[in-house]
Amino acid sequence: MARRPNQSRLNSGRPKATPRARGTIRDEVLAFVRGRLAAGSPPTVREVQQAFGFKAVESARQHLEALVAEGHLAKSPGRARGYHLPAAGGPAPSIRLVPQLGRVQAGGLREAIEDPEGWLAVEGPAAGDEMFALTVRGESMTGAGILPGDTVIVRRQDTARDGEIVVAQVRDEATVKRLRLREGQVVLQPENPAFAPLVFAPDTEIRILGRVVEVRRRLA
Amino acid sequence: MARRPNQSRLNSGRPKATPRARGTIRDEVLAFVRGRLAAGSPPTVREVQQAFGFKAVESARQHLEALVAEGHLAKSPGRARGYHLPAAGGPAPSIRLVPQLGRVQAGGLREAIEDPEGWLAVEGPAAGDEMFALTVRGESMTGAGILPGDTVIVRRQDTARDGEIVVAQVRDEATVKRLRLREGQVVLQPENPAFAPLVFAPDTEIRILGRVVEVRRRLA
DNA sequence: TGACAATACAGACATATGTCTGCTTAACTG
DNA sequence: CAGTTAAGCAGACATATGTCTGTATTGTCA
Repeated sequence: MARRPNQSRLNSGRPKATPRARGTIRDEVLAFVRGRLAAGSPPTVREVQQAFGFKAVESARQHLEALVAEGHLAKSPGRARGYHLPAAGGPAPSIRLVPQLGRVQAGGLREAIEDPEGWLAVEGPAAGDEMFALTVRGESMTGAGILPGDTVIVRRQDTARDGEIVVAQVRDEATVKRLRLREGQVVLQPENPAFAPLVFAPDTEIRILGRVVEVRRRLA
Repeated sequence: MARRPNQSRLNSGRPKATPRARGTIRDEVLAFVRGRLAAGSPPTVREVQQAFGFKAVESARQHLEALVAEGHLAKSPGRARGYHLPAAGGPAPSIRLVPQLGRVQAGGLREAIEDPEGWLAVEGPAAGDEMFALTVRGESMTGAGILPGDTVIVRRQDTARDGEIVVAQVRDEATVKRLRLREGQVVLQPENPAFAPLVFAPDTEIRILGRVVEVRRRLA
């Protein structure tokens, strides 16, 4: 893939003057490693060696170590495939794959999670958090910047605080609304003047499924 | 992280009846591996062992091999950290880490990408696509559901079509607007009646940096 | 109850992979 | 020209990591 066809440039003791010239082999090594990291499989030193036609493992390692020294890469010494992106700690903080659900039928959240339509990579959730993702239908939350077709990422929880945007189950359907707790009433407040709030008495046929922690929209 | 505190359940010859019971250790192993893969660092067998408190490497390996047999995972035999997601039709499509940029100064896109503030896991981009992410400032795009503080994920490109939402560089700052191409004019159209469109002659001091392909918002 | 399957464990082994030391060539410097 | 630095090479070594063999425990099922 990133193999260098022009092997002549790699002959022993090849010239190289200015320490910081642009567009050099080192930049290509960095690009190669980034690509492998993006693909989810960090390369080994020997894989870099082969990709660039080096005759010695050490040649590849020197470039990798130099990239670490320059701050373009980071590594976990001693670990196999230990080179990764520099950001704090690891490549990215706790990334998790959360299930993307289809339609949530009455009482069927558990079943829906068992049989997801796909998976989304999400950052941030704590270790024990139960997460899922839903596609928004309807325009009731456009005032909060949540449009039809948007994906909401939800942390599973049975309760929520006043003002938080939640996924609630009303009758047979899951709906996204802002939660309002007022004097013994539970209100699901749309963010669109064209829609009316839904008012419930506590412990009625309404159930909180979780709290929206992120909104995503693909612009195809 | 995913360590199981309840070690008693892991004693030798622990019970386990139905082959396909739900919510078992095996599912947790799968979730653990998925998370590690999403984070860009495939786990070793021994890391799985430690995360679950197994006393033997083989116990972890059996679960991993079983997951491969069930089609939930794939592996490259012999390779270090060789477990990965099944190729096509698998749970997660091509996930990619894209750099999250800070402020983009004049002409400094390349430099900004060199020195990112962090990395975001993004799904979908094609192999060759050059991607980056930016934080939106200002309320000029609220009508399109893009609020201040939102993160836009951008595919690097020099041109765009009429109607697409783009990141353009005007003077010293990068800005997110909808692109309008009208009879020899380039218009950057806000989606907020309180803001006025920016009109340029072609090939002036405006430069397209890329096209917005996704919008994300964290609700802390 | 006895065969069988599923799970766990212990320990060894083979390979993959990071790391080190020493040598060589070429370009730049003074 | 001698000294220095950058880059590459060769080979060995140490560790990380996948894999195999054999054993033990427990529940299921005929």
